[in-house]
Amino acid sequence: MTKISSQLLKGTLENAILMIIAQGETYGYALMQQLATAGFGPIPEGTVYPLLLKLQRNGLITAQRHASTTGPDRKYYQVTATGRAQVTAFLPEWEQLVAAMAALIQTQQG
Amino acid sequence: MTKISSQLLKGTLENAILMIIAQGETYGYALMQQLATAGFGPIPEGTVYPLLLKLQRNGLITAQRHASTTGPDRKYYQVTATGRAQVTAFLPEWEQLVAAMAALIQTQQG
DNA sequence: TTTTGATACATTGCTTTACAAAGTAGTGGG
DNA sequence: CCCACTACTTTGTAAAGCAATGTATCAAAA
Repeated sequence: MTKISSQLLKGTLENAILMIIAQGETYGYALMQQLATAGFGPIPEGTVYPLLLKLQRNGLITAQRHASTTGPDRKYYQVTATGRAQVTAFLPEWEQLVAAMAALIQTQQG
Repeated sequence: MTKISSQLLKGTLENAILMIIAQGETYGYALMQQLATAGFGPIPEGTVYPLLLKLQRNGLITAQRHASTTGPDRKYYQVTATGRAQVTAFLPEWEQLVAAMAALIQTQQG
């Protein structure tokens, strides 16, 4: 589970987070662990929390604060229709990039 | 052959360019067309030329100017050992990201 | 009881990267 | 002679990941 370069994550991370929240509502701290488990490596607080705030401002996710019996309040997020639409628009772009890279990599080894 | 978001290209484009030059020496203007043909969409001059200068400064590629009978001089590039080493280091990182995304995408459709 | 560590979130500023815009210059066709 | 295509450079901008720092809650250890 190596760390992925921050440049590589640009653009991808935002959509990865939207997809994880779409699996079921979650909060920032848990999301960081879910990202690590999913294979994105350790994503620091300084990345995740500002990103979530931005997504909320832009209407891609909604949030509610709920108390926790085991610690500070948690801010739970859900994906909006706009958020789902963005992911839908993102996926073919991602597939195109992956396909282009796969073809290039093939020529390097052959 | 849609245009890929600039954010998605970050980190990837540099290594894609190194891999294309590794296929055979080329120059900036031709490289732009090779990128388009390879499926990366249209990459503008303002991206390609500064990137090539940076790669040269960092010792990942070398360059020589040669005259052209059909237009201005061309600057031909070749990948150095350092450049090849960077690509080698990049590839597993890229594969990890692709794998993590593939798994996420799978859960979205299932 | 004090302190440590894990949990949980926000804010500020830095660095890197793709890109737009503008400029320079060579060649050839209408 | 002008225009389009070729070919490269330079300057400045926007966006994204992240380090650093601060705040605050709760539980276990000292």
